[in-house]
Amino acid sequence: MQTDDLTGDDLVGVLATLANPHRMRVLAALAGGRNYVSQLARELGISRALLQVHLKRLEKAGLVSATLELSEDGKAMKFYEVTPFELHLTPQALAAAALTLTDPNDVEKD
Amino acid sequence: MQTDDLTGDDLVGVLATLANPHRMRVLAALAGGRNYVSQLARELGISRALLQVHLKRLEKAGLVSATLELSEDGKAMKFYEVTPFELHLTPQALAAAALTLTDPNDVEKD
DNA sequence: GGCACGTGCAAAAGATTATTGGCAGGTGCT
DNA sequence: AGCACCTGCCAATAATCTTTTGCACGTGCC
Repeated sequence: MQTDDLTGDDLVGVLATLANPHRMRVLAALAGGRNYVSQLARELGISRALLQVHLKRLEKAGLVSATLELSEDGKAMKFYEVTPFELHLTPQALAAAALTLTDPNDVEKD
Repeated sequence: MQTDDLTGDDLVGVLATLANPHRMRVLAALAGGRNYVSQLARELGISRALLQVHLKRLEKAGLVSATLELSEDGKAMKFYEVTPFELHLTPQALAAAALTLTDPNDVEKD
């Protein structure tokens, strides 16, 4: 994942996702290796519910990916890992991204 | 300005600032050259009040800087220009930044 | 059955952002 | 004086994000 293969809107989404202390810590933790939800929650010292919300946001932004696995003793465990990415942000890169932003005047609701 | 001379908290602030379509357009416009508030508002097609708020946020994040100047005919005009920056975001860079995040358990209110 | 693990989801409350509209001030020109 | 520019700020609303609490479901083991 790279700066210029994202649309302006997607880039905004990714940046918004990164701009949160919890999610930054989650990403940091996963950068050290894959992990499953409950364990990750314990390591970060936050509730599982809260972590889930953040993980979903990270996943939607494409920054992490999940795999549901069965442990040896038969428990369903969801492992997350970081998607490698490399965003290079400069005024020029942002100017280019801005060109592909959705015009607020023709946004359609579902 | 670079990724690793920011604290984790500052980085979160910068990312949050960038993660907005209006601000991205403002930055894009200023990347093409300095400009003053009213003119910029006209070019972007947004209200001056709204632009001001976004410019302040950009300035607080250190992404733009302002200069108050007097035009030839005596009018006070505030010119903004982009601060050159180059943020390189990777899982590793974020992991490093996460180490300097403020612990939510010892935040003090004013 | 009762625990100790794992998962998921959703409603509600709290906190923060985004946006508008109005009003203040200033200059110079006719 | 009245108009056309420039600036700044604030109060109120609307919209969005964050966090908690509680419930549901599953497994294996004593």
